[in-house]
Amino acid sequence: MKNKKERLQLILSLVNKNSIGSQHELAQLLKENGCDVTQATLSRDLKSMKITKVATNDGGYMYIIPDNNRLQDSMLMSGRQSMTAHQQVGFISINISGNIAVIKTRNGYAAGLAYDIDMSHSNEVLGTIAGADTVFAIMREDISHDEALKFFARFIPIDDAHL
Amino acid sequence: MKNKKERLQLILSLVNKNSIGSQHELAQLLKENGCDVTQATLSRDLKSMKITKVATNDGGYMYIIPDNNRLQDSMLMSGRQSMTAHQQVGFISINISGNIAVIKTRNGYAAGLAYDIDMSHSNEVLGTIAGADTVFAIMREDISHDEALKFFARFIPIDDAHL
DNA sequence: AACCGAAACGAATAATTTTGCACATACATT
DNA sequence: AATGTATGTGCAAAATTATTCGTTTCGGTT
Repeated sequence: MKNKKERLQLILSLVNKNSIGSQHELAQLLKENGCDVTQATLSRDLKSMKITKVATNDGGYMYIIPDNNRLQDSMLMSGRQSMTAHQQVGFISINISGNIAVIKTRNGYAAGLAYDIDMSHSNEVLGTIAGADTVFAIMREDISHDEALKFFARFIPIDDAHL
Repeated sequence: MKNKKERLQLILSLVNKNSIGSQHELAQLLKENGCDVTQATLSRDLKSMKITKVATNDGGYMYIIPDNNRLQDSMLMSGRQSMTAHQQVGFISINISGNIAVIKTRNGYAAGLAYDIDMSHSNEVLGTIAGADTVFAIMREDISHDEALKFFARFIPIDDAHL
Protein backbone atom coordinates (compact mmCIF):
# COMPACT_ATOMS: atom_id res chain seq x y z
CA MET A 1 0.00 0.00 0.00
CA LYS A 2 1.12 3.47 -0.76
CA ASN A 3 1.59 6.22 1.71
CA LYS A 4 -0.98 8.88 2.29
CA LYS A 5 0.57 11.54 0.11
CA GLU A 6 0.69 9.26 -2.88
CA ARG A 7 -2.83 8.16 -2.24
CA LEU A 8 -4.18 11.71 -2.12
CA GLN A 9 -2.39 12.45 -5.35
CA LEU A 10 -3.83 9.35 -6.93
CA ILE A 11 -7.30 10.26 -5.75
CA LEU A 12 -7.00 13.69 -7.34
CA SER A 13 -6.01 12.15 -10.60
CA LEU A 14 -8.67 9.46 -10.55
CA VAL A 15 -11.41 11.86 -9.59
CA ASN A 16 -10.38 14.15 -12.36
CA LYS A 17 -10.41 11.55 -15.08
CA ASN A 18 -13.26 9.33 -14.10
CA SER A 19 -16.86 9.74 -13.22
CA ILE A 20 -16.86 8.27 -9.75
CA GLY A 21 -20.21 7.97 -8.11
CA SER A 22 -19.40 6.72 -4.62
CA GLN A 23 -16.59 6.19 -2.20
CA HIS A 24 -16.94 2.48 -2.62
CA GLU A 25 -16.34 2.88 -6.32
CA LEU A 26 -13.31 5.03 -5.67
CA ALA A 27 -11.97 2.40 -3.30
CA GLN A 28 -12.13 -0.16 -6.06
CA LEU A 29 -10.33 2.08 -8.51
CA LEU A 30 -7.64 2.71 -5.95
CA LYS A 31 -7.28 -0.98 -5.36
CA GLU A 32 -6.69 -1.54 -9.07
CA ASN A 33 -3.91 0.99 -8.75
CA GLY A 34 -2.34 -0.82 -5.88
CA CYS A 35 -3.82 1.22 -3.08
CA ASP A 36 -5.99 -0.72 -0.68
CA VAL A 37 -7.94 1.37 1.78
CA THR A 38 -11.37 1.32 3.34
CA GLN A 39 -14.24 3.64 2.65
CA ALA A 40 -13.74 5.28 6.03
CA THR A 41 -10.34 6.51 5.01
CA LEU A 42 -11.67 7.83 1.74
CA SER A 43 -14.34 9.78 3.54
CA ARG A 44 -11.57 11.46 5.49
CA ASP A 45 -9.39 11.97 2.43
CA LEU A 46 -12.17 13.54 0.40
CA LYS A 47 -13.10 15.77 3.29
CA SER A 48 -9.53 16.94 3.70
CA MET A 49 -9.27 17.78 0.02
CA LYS A 50 -12.76 19.25 -0.12
CA ILE A 51 -13.70 16.96 -2.94
CA THR A 52 -17.44 16.71 -3.21
CA LYS A 53 -20.24 14.80 -4.85
CA VAL A 54 -22.49 16.67 -7.24
CA ALA A 55 -25.44 15.71 -9.38
CA THR A 56 -24.68 14.92 -13.00
CA ASN A 57 -26.83 15.86 -15.95
CA ASP A 58 -27.83 12.27 -16.48
CA GLY A 59 -29.42 11.80 -13.11
CA GLY A 60 -26.53 10.38 -11.16
CA TYR A 61 -23.78 11.75 -8.99
CA MET A 62 -20.06 12.15 -9.34
CA TYR A 63 -17.18 13.45 -7.29
CA ILE A 64 -15.51 16.65 -8.41
CA ILE A 65 -12.78 19.00 -7.32
CA PRO A 66 -14.61 22.30 -6.94
CA ASP A 67 -13.21 25.09 -9.08
CA ASN A 68 -12.46 27.79 -6.63
CA ASN A 69 -11.06 25.41 -4.15
CA ARG A 70 -8.06 27.21 -2.72
CA LEU A 71 -6.69 24.58 -0.51
CA GLN A 72 -4.19 25.76 2.02
CA ASP A 73 -0.65 24.73 1.30
CA SER A 74 -0.44 22.86 4.53
CA MET A 75 -2.83 20.27 3.30
CA LEU A 76 -0.82 17.71 1.46
CA MET A 77 2.45 18.52 3.14
CA SER A 78 2.50 16.25 6.06
CA GLY A 79 5.84 14.68 5.46
CA ARG A 80 9.04 15.41 3.61
CA GLN A 81 9.30 18.69 1.88
CA SER A 82 12.10 18.87 -0.62
CA MET A 83 10.79 19.39 -4.11
CA THR A 84 8.96 22.12 -5.91
CA ALA A 85 5.65 23.12 -4.50
CA HIS A 86 3.76 21.44 -7.33
CA GLN A 87 4.59 18.17 -5.71
CA GLN A 88 2.29 19.12 -2.91
CA VAL A 89 -0.50 21.22 -4.23
CA GLY A 90 -1.16 21.91 -7.85
CA PHE A 91 -0.64 18.80 -9.86
CA ILE A 92 -3.52 16.60 -10.94
CA SER A 93 -2.54 14.51 -13.93
CA ILE A 94 -0.27 14.18 -16.92
CA ASN A 95 -0.92 12.66 -20.32
CA ILE A 96 1.14 12.57 -23.44
CA SER A 97 -0.01 12.52 -27.01
CA GLY A 98 2.53 12.60 -29.79
CA ASN A 99 5.14 15.13 -28.83
CA ILE A 100 2.89 17.08 -26.53
CA ALA A 101 2.55 16.61 -22.80
CA VAL A 102 -0.71 17.78 -21.30
CA ILE A 103 -0.49 18.49 -17.61
CA LYS A 104 -3.61 19.18 -15.61
CA THR A 105 -3.36 21.21 -12.43
CA ARG A 106 -5.73 22.72 -9.97
CA ASN A 107 -7.19 25.93 -11.17
CA GLY A 108 -4.58 28.66 -11.17
CA TYR A 109 -1.52 26.51 -10.79
CA ALA A 110 -0.72 25.94 -14.46
CA ALA A 111 1.19 29.15 -15.01
CA GLY A 112 3.54 28.55 -12.12
CA LEU A 113 4.29 25.03 -13.18
CA ALA A 114 4.91 26.09 -16.77
CA TYR A 115 7.22 28.75 -15.50
CA ASP A 116 9.25 26.24 -13.54
CA ILE A 117 9.48 23.97 -16.55
CA ASP A 118 10.62 26.88 -18.70
CA MET A 119 13.17 27.97 -16.16
CA SER A 120 14.76 24.56 -16.10
CA HIS A 121 16.03 25.34 -19.61
CA SER A 122 15.96 21.68 -20.43
CA ASN A 123 16.47 20.84 -24.03
CA GLU A 124 13.87 18.08 -23.80
CA VAL A 125 11.14 20.71 -23.86
CA LEU A 126 10.87 23.11 -26.76
CA GLY A 127 8.32 25.31 -25.09
CA THR A 128 5.22 25.49 -22.94
CA ILE A 129 1.90 27.24 -22.91
CA ALA A 130 -0.31 27.50 -19.86
CA GLY A 131 -3.99 28.21 -19.36
CA ALA A 132 -5.58 28.36 -15.95
CA ASP A 133 -5.48 24.67 -15.21
CA THR A 134 -3.61 23.11 -18.12
CA VAL A 135 -0.05 23.19 -19.36
CA PHE A 136 0.96 22.13 -22.85
CA ALA A 137 4.61 21.26 -23.14
CA ILE A 138 6.03 20.52 -26.57
CA MET A 139 8.75 17.88 -26.41
CA ARG A 140 11.68 17.41 -28.76
CA GLU A 141 10.70 14.91 -31.43
CA ASP A 142 13.06 12.16 -30.34
CA ILE A 143 11.87 12.06 -26.75
CA SER A 144 9.85 8.95 -25.97
CA HIS A 145 6.81 8.98 -23.71
CA ASP A 146 8.76 7.24 -20.99
CA GLU A 147 11.60 9.68 -21.21
CA ALA A 148 9.16 12.55 -21.09
CA LEU A 149 7.48 11.20 -17.97
CA LYS A 150 10.85 10.66 -16.37
CA PHE A 151 11.72 14.24 -17.17
CA PHE A 152 8.54 15.65 -15.71
CA ALA A 153 9.05 13.69 -12.56
CA ARG A 154 11.42 16.51 -11.64
CA PHE A 155 8.45 18.81 -11.35
CA ILE A 156 5.50 16.68 -10.44
CA PRO A 157 4.87 13.47 -8.55
CA ILE A 158 4.43 10.85 -11.23
CA ASP A 159 3.11 7.55 -10.00
CA ASP A 160 1.88 4.23 -11.35
CA ALA A 161 -1.31 5.75 -12.58
CA HIS A 162 0.74 7.54 -15.22
CA LEU A 163 3.19 4.80 -16.13
CA MET B 1 -46.93 25.27 2.31
CA LYS B 2 -45.48 27.07 -0.63
CA ASN B 3 -45.23 25.70 -4.10
CA LYS B 4 -42.11 24.11 -5.46
CA LYS B 5 -40.76 27.11 -7.29
CA GLU B 6 -40.97 29.30 -4.24
CA ARG B 7 -39.36 26.61 -2.17
CA LEU B 8 -36.42 26.24 -4.52
CA GLN B 9 -36.00 29.99 -4.46
CA LEU B 10 -36.07 29.98 -0.68
CA ILE B 11 -33.56 27.16 -0.52
CA LEU B 12 -31.19 29.10 -2.74
CA SER B 13 -31.34 32.11 -0.52
CA LEU B 14 -31.06 30.13 2.71
CA VAL B 15 -28.10 28.17 1.44
CA ASN B 16 -26.44 31.39 0.40
CA LYS B 17 -26.87 33.15 3.69
CA ASN B 18 -26.44 30.36 6.19
CA SER B 19 -24.00 27.65 6.94
CA ILE B 20 -26.26 24.65 6.65
CA GLY B 21 -24.72 21.35 7.56
CA SER B 22 -27.44 18.82 6.78
CA GLN B 23 -30.73 18.42 5.01
CA HIS B 24 -32.45 18.04 8.34
CA GLU B 25 -31.14 21.43 9.35
CA LEU B 26 -32.34 22.93 6.09
CA ALA B 27 -35.75 21.41 6.66
CA GLN B 28 -36.01 23.21 9.99
CA LEU B 29 -34.99 26.53 8.49
CA LEU B 30 -37.58 26.08 5.79
CA LYS B 31 -40.20 25.31 8.37
CA GLU B 32 -39.43 28.57 10.16
CA ASN B 33 -40.07 30.26 6.84
CA GLY B 34 -43.40 28.60 6.42
CA CYS B 35 -42.32 25.77 4.18
CA ASP B 36 -42.88 22.31 5.58
CA VAL B 37 -41.30 19.47 3.65
CA THR B 38 -39.50 16.29 4.44
CA GLN B 39 -35.82 15.66 4.10
CA ALA B 40 -36.46 13.33 1.17
CA THR B 41 -37.86 16.19 -0.84
CA LEU B 42 -34.87 18.30 0.00
CA SER B 43 -32.54 15.61 -1.24
CA ARG B 44 -34.34 15.82 -4.56
CA ASP B 45 -34.38 19.60 -4.55
CA LEU B 46 -30.70 19.88 -3.85
CA LYS B 47 -29.93 17.34 -6.50
CA SER B 48 -31.96 19.21 -9.07
CA MET B 49 -30.15 22.43 -8.27
CA LYS B 50 -26.77 20.75 -8.01
CA ILE B 51 -26.26 22.14 -4.56
CA THR B 52 -23.64 20.14 -2.74
CA LYS B 53 -22.12 19.63 0.66
CA VAL B 54 -18.46 20.51 1.09
CA ALA B 55 -16.05 20.40 3.98
CA THR B 56 -15.58 23.65 5.87
CA ASN B 57 -12.33 24.92 7.28
CA ASP B 58 -13.45 24.26 10.79
CA GLY B 59 -13.98 20.56 10.35
CA GLY B 60 -17.65 20.48 9.49
CA TYR B 61 -19.70 20.52 6.34
CA MET B 62 -21.94 23.01 4.65
CA TYR B 63 -24.06 23.20 1.55
CA ILE B 64 -22.94 25.46 -1.24
CA ILE B 65 -23.93 26.41 -4.75
CA PRO B 66 -20.88 25.50 -6.83
CA ASP B 67 -19.27 28.27 -8.85
CA ASN B 68 -19.61 27.39 -12.45
CA ASN B 69 -23.01 25.98 -12.03
CA ARG B 70 -25.54 27.65 -14.28
CA LEU B 71 -28.55 26.14 -12.67
CA GLN B 72 -31.09 28.49 -14.16
CA ASP B 73 -30.72 26.47 -17.31
CA SER B 74 -31.81 23.19 -15.92
CA MET B 75 -34.20 24.69 -13.45
CA LEU B 76 -36.36 26.87 -15.56
CA MET B 77 -36.16 25.34 -18.97
CA SER B 78 -39.32 23.45 -19.43
CA GLY B 79 -39.28 22.94 -23.14
CA ARG B 80 -36.67 21.43 -25.35
CA GLN B 81 -33.45 23.33 -25.41
CA SER B 82 -30.89 23.26 -28.13
CA MET B 83 -27.31 22.35 -27.43
CA THR B 84 -24.59 24.70 -26.39
CA ALA B 85 -24.70 28.22 -27.65
CA HIS B 86 -21.66 27.71 -29.86
CA GLN B 87 -23.99 26.00 -32.23
CA GLN B 88 -25.48 29.36 -33.00
CA VAL B 89 -22.84 31.96 -32.48
CA GLY B 90 -19.16 31.48 -31.96
CA PHE B 91 -17.90 28.77 -34.20
CA ILE B 92 -15.99 29.48 -37.41
CA SER B 93 -13.89 26.50 -38.43
CA ILE B 94 -12.14 23.37 -37.28
CA ASN B 95 -8.99 21.74 -38.61
CA ILE B 96 -6.99 18.84 -37.32
CA SER B 97 -3.30 18.30 -37.62
CA GLY B 98 -1.81 15.24 -36.03
CA ASN B 99 -3.27 15.00 -32.59
CA ILE B 100 -4.20 18.65 -32.33
CA ALA B 101 -7.55 20.11 -33.21
CA VAL B 102 -7.49 23.80 -34.01
CA ILE B 103 -10.84 25.46 -33.66
CA LYS B 104 -11.36 29.01 -34.84
CA THR B 105 -14.12 31.07 -33.31
CA ARG B 106 -15.28 34.61 -33.45
CA ASN B 107 -13.27 36.86 -31.25
CA GLY B 108 -13.91 36.20 -27.59
CA TYR B 109 -15.67 32.89 -27.95
CA ALA B 110 -12.72 30.56 -27.65
CA ALA B 111 -12.53 30.48 -23.87
CA GLY B 112 -16.17 29.54 -23.50
CA LEU B 113 -15.95 26.77 -26.05
CA ALA B 114 -12.79 25.41 -24.45
CA TYR B 115 -14.52 25.48 -21.12
CA ASP B 116 -17.41 23.44 -22.42
CA ILE B 117 -15.06 20.92 -23.95
CA ASP B 118 -13.19 20.65 -20.67
CA MET B 119 -16.35 20.27 -18.69
CA SER B 120 -17.45 17.33 -20.78
CA HIS B 121 -14.62 15.40 -19.13
CA SER B 122 -14.34 13.30 -22.23
CA ASN B 123 -11.34 11.09 -22.39
CA GLU B 124 -10.95 11.74 -26.10
CA VAL B 125 -9.48 15.12 -25.27
CA LEU B 126 -6.47 15.37 -23.01
CA GLY B 127 -6.72 19.11 -22.60
CA THR B 128 -7.42 22.44 -24.22
CA ILE B 129 -5.99 25.90 -24.24
CA ALA B 130 -7.80 28.92 -25.60
CA GLY B 131 -6.70 32.28 -26.85
CA ALA B 132 -9.18 34.94 -27.90
CA ASP B 133 -10.33 33.31 -31.10
CA THR B 134 -8.59 29.93 -31.21
CA VAL B 135 -8.85 26.73 -29.23
CA PHE B 136 -6.17 24.08 -29.28
CA ALA B 137 -7.41 20.70 -28.17
CA ILE B 138 -5.02 17.82 -27.77
CA MET B 139 -6.59 14.50 -28.67
CA ARG B 140 -5.66 11.12 -27.36
CA GLU B 141 -3.22 9.50 -29.78
CA ASP B 142 -5.52 6.74 -30.92
CA ILE B 143 -8.32 9.07 -31.96
CA SER B 144 -8.64 9.37 -35.71
CA HIS B 145 -9.45 12.62 -37.45
CA ASP B 146 -12.92 11.35 -38.21
CA GLU B 147 -13.53 10.33 -34.65
CA ALA B 148 -12.30 13.68 -33.47
CA LEU B 149 -14.64 15.53 -35.78
CA LYS B 150 -17.50 13.35 -34.68
CA PHE B 151 -16.66 14.15 -31.09
CA PHE B 152 -16.54 17.89 -31.62
CA ALA B 153 -19.89 17.77 -33.31
CA ARG B 154 -21.25 17.72 -29.77
CA PHE B 155 -20.07 21.27 -29.36
CA ILE B 156 -20.01 22.85 -32.76
CA PRO B 157 -21.95 22.52 -35.99
CA ILE B 158 -19.72 20.40 -38.18
CA ASP B 159 -20.84 20.14 -41.78
CA ASP B 160 -19.73 18.50 -45.02
CA ALA B 161 -16.92 20.97 -45.46
CA HIS B 162 -15.22 19.29 -42.56
CA LEU B 163 -15.99 15.65 -43.32
C1' DA C 1 16.71 0.31 21.65
C1' DA C 2 12.85 2.02 24.31
C1' DC C 3 9.59 5.50 24.81
C1' DC C 4 6.32 9.10 23.73
C1' DG C 5 3.04 11.70 21.14
C1' DA C 6 0.96 12.45 16.87
C1' DA C 7 -0.87 10.81 12.73
C1' DA C 8 -3.10 7.14 10.13
C1' DC C 9 -6.06 3.51 9.75
C1' DG C 10 -9.83 -0.26 9.98
C1' DA C 11 -13.97 -2.18 12.00
C1' DA C 12 -18.14 -1.14 13.53
C1' DT C 13 -21.61 1.98 14.08
C1' DA C 14 -24.05 6.28 13.66
C1' DA C 15 -25.67 9.74 10.80
C1' DT C 16 -27.11 11.29 6.63
C1' DT C 17 -28.64 10.99 1.99
C1' DT C 18 -30.87 8.69 -1.82
C1' DT C 19 -34.48 6.17 -3.89
C1' DG C 20 -38.49 2.83 -4.83
C1' DC C 21 -43.06 2.91 -4.28
C1' DA C 22 -47.64 4.54 -3.47
C1' DC C 23 -50.56 8.11 -3.54
C1' DA C 24 -52.19 12.77 -4.56
C1' DT C 25 -52.83 16.68 -7.43
C1' DA C 26 -52.93 19.37 -11.70
C1' DC C 27 -53.80 19.71 -16.33
C1' DA C 28 -54.88 18.31 -20.94
C1' DT C 29 -57.62 15.21 -24.04
C1' DT C 30 -61.47 12.55 -25.27
C1' DA D 1 -67.10 13.42 -16.41
C1' DA D 2 -63.71 9.98 -17.32
C1' DT D 3 -59.13 9.01 -18.69
C1' DG D 4 -54.35 9.59 -19.25
C1' DT D 5 -49.98 11.74 -18.30
C1' DA D 6 -46.77 14.31 -15.81
C1' DT D 7 -45.29 16.24 -11.57
C1' DG D 8 -44.75 16.47 -6.61
C1' DT D 9 -44.55 14.41 -2.20
C1' DG D 10 -44.10 11.41 2.06
C1' DC D 11 -42.82 7.17 4.01
C1' DA D 12 -39.65 3.76 4.80
C1' DA D 13 -36.01 0.97 3.13
C1' DA D 14 -31.64 1.00 0.98
C1' DA D 15 -27.42 3.08 0.04
C1' DT D 16 -23.93 5.97 1.13
C1' DT D 17 -21.08 8.71 4.03
C1' DA D 18 -19.19 10.32 8.55
C1' DT D 19 -17.45 9.40 13.01
C1' DT D 20 -16.15 6.90 17.27
C1' DC D 21 -13.00 4.02 19.29
C1' DG D 22 -9.22 1.05 19.67
C1' DT D 23 -4.96 -0.28 17.43
C1' DT D 24 -1.00 0.37 14.64
C1' DT D 25 2.55 3.04 12.52
C1' DC D 26 5.74 6.73 12.12
C1' DG D 27 9.06 10.28 13.79
C1' DG D 28 11.49 12.22 16.92
C1' DT D 29 13.82 11.98 21.63
C1' DT D 30 16.08 10.21 25.31
